[in-house]
Amino acid sequence: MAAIGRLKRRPEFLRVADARRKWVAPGLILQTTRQAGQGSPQRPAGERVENGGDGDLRVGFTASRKVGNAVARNRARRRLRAAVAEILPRYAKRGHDYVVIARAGTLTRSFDDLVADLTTGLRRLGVYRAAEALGTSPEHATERLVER
RNA sequence: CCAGACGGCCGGAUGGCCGCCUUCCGGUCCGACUUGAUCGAAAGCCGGGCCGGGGGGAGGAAAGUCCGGGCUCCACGGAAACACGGUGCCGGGUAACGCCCGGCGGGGGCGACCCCAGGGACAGUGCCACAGAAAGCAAACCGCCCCGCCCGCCGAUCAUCGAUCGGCUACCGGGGUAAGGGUGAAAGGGUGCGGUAAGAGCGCACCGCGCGCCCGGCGACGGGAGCGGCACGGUAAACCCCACCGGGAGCAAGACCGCAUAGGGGCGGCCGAUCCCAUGCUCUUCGGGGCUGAGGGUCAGGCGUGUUUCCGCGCCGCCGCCCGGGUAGGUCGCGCGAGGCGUCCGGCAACGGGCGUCCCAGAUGAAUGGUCAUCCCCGACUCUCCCGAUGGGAGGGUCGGGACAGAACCCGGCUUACAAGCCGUCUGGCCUC
RNA sequence: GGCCCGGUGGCAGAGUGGUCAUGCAGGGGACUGCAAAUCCCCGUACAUCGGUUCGAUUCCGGUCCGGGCCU
Repeated sequence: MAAIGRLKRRPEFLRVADARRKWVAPGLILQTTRQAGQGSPQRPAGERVENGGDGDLRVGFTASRKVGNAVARNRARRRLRAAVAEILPRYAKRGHDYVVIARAGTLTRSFDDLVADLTTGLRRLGVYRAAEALGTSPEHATERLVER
């Protein structure tokens, strides 16, 4: 997953939330916005700019105390991270930032439904991108992406 | 077999696919520096990316942050006194503890066993609401009893009213009492017998209490014989007294690097004494004098070091309020330690010692996992079979569930949460032999 | 992660070993032609579990919530 960057700082999360592009599913909430322009001054100093033509995609995760105690929050974040690792590199538009928020249903929903929530979220927000790789198996597609 | 007590262990297993963090090795690429030098090439070293391979990767509570330490910085010169906080039967263990072990005393249980902040109330002060006669010096009050006086009544004698004597008795006075007095958490030893005018440790027996003596024990304490006849209520998780312990803060400690802003601004208050003295004003008999006093020195002053005092130290125009600016960037601290396991020895035990062996998490929007399948356990429903049959057992199927909970500098404890299961020791009861 | 505070009616907010003030809100009544204002009356609470004490909101421990601070 070399292509996926990570949102870590609070201002980055607030910027995505201010864009107000949100999709609520039983298992998660998806927010997204276009990244600030390449090499723009808003980008924090020291943030390395990755090469890659039309930009990278970056993801952040949020699990608030409403989800549960520390064990429940960790588990919710891990499930979301696994679903994101399966979907976003192939189907999410680049040059965008994404924030995935855990809900109470994140823990009880089956993993297939969780993945389906994510893809419909991408479709609803208009950031779905058909996989250009022609590989038949997901592994092959991922490998090609990595090679690029 | 049933019921129970205590101590300990474990905290789902296996496999497939896809991942994360860290460390080591090899390869490859990139960058900085140094040597080298004709630009170069090359070598060394450092850092980073990718690929391949090997090793390691949450807990018994990682939790609450309630105690004790290590470690780091500040005060570290100290002292004394005063505070303040904590602990509190005895003896051990320990680096230390409010922890642990073994005892003692008290309480509970048929028992195994469990529970107890368990120093001091004759150093002092305070409090004990309501109720009650009285709540802390022990007396007053009601009541009981005796004596005196004597209103009155009754009886007897002398006998005309009346007098004398005896008995009972209201009021009053004097005295003896602490047995009794609807209370109350608590009432000045308790029960029984004797005793007395009524009573009372007034006397006796037992129990309790106190005092010193002897014996056992390191000690808390226990036992014995004796004496005193009882004087000494509770509360110290009320103040307090005694003994012992404690300097303050905490890894957001602290060190280095980088970035940014600034050596900030506004308002209010205080800006003292003295010495040196630039400058300016002024007087002048030209030697100098007076006033001013930027700046500097000393003292004072303020703040900090728990308070005060003494000296000492640091920061300084000071103090209060408000505004403004920057910041959760990186590296280190950061894991060989009061360490784990095994075994032997000492000890009732906690624990200590010797020997051998092992290296065993280091994340930082925070790794240690995600998913699928099979197995295991539990529950509900259902099918078949068996039996000593409104119940039980065996096998199969479907569905659901499998706890409490996530390291954040590290240890030793305590407390709290926790499904299911396993092991050992012991107690009581029932049945059979 | 560490340190430090606080839980009292629907809300705010005193109290402190002896049966918990006060204000606003709510309900009822009086006054009024009807209201407002005013007056009277009423209901409702010490976060929770233990311990000390005769007696606990208070004192002492343990939990559960809520809040603040760190350079």
